[in-house]
Amino acid sequence: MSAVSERRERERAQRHRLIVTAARELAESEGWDAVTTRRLAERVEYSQPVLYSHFAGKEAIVGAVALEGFGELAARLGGARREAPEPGRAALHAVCGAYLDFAEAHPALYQAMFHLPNDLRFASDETPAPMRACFDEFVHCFRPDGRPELFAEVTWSALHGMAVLSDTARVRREEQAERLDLLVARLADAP
Amino acid sequence: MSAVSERRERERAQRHRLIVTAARELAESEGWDAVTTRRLAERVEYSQPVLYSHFAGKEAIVGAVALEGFGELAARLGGARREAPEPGRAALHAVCGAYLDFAEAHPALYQAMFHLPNDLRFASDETPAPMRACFDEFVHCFRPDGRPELFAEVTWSALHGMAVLSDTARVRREEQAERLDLLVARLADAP
DNA sequence: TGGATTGGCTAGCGATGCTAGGAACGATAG
DNA sequence: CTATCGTTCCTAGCATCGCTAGCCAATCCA
Repeated sequence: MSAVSERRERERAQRHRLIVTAARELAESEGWDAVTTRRLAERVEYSQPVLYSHFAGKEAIVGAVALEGFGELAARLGGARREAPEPGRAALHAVCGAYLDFAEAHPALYQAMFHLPNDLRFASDETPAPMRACFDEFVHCFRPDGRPELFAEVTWSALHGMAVLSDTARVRREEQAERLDLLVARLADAP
Repeated sequence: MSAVSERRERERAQRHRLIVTAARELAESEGWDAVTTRRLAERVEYSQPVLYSHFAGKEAIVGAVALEGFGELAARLGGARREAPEPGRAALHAVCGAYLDFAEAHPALYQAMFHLPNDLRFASDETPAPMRACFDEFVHCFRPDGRPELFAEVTWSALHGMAVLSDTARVRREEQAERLDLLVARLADAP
């Protein structure tokens, strides 16, 4: 491969990143409704069709943002668990708290990950690594005897429900900490 | 008011119902993406603008379907709880099972209630009665000492998370019963 | 029977996601 | 240095979306 085409590929990768970050910023500042292909193209200072030379469609762009979100979430959860590395109540509380904080701090990102139609596939062999990493953080909060995966699924479900019901004002946000404490108290391995 | 205008008002109310049920049927058979104002108008054999003489917009139509869903869900949860009228584990298991069954049996309806943009407002004074009724069914599964509302919120959150993660294939559906058992075992008042 | 009112329709607006087709650019061979 | 060839990217447009303006006809009251 020539140096020229290497440079071009590098530039292409840069533009790929530019599109993803522009979509994310636009969604975070004005909501996903504002992320139209036209506005996104204007933002990256290219015409509309170049988006389609990088992504199969809008769903793929949302998927790329969502994948970025899963990476950051995995990092946050991992950081929280390193504060309490042993399975048990403290670990679970730290990880669950980090999860809810993330969802509340990055609502647009969270929507891309769970609400919006995107092209990510779950619970299959080709599940992207960052998503598995998120799940594994929950798994490691429970002792390997017992059934850590089952507990992790229930934990994740409950947190997701709390996050989305809180985001859409179906439950009061002020009491989120109490709900978190209750959930952890009931699900965590002792101690 | 004359008999003539009474008849017209009756016919209007009929057409109102017709629109809501047509929207629901279309969503259940082909998904909400297929529910466009044009297809809906064609289905009820009127032109597009008549929809807007009944509803403020598409969100209001979705909201009407969602409200219908909350009514049916409240009935299902109430029926389940009447099988085990005392607060406790049996009541909670029955109600939670009915909730998950409902979400799995009526995915389009469930989407209208929780996923899609609609014009229903929650956690406020004007929360529609069927929605309060759903919540109250969870509350009554817990003893009035303790904190039944808090437990109800966590329960509902967990169920919602399980329903949506299962619907979008983020967790395996086959293990839903195990998750349900675990959730109930951990949250229910003894016995 | 004539004039006002109401109700529904046709037609169209702006915006959406996405695509075809050609223009202009840059790399390479003579 | 020039001519050719690919590639890249833009202009323009399609079908469809939610929604609305404005007219036409049927209906109601005098």
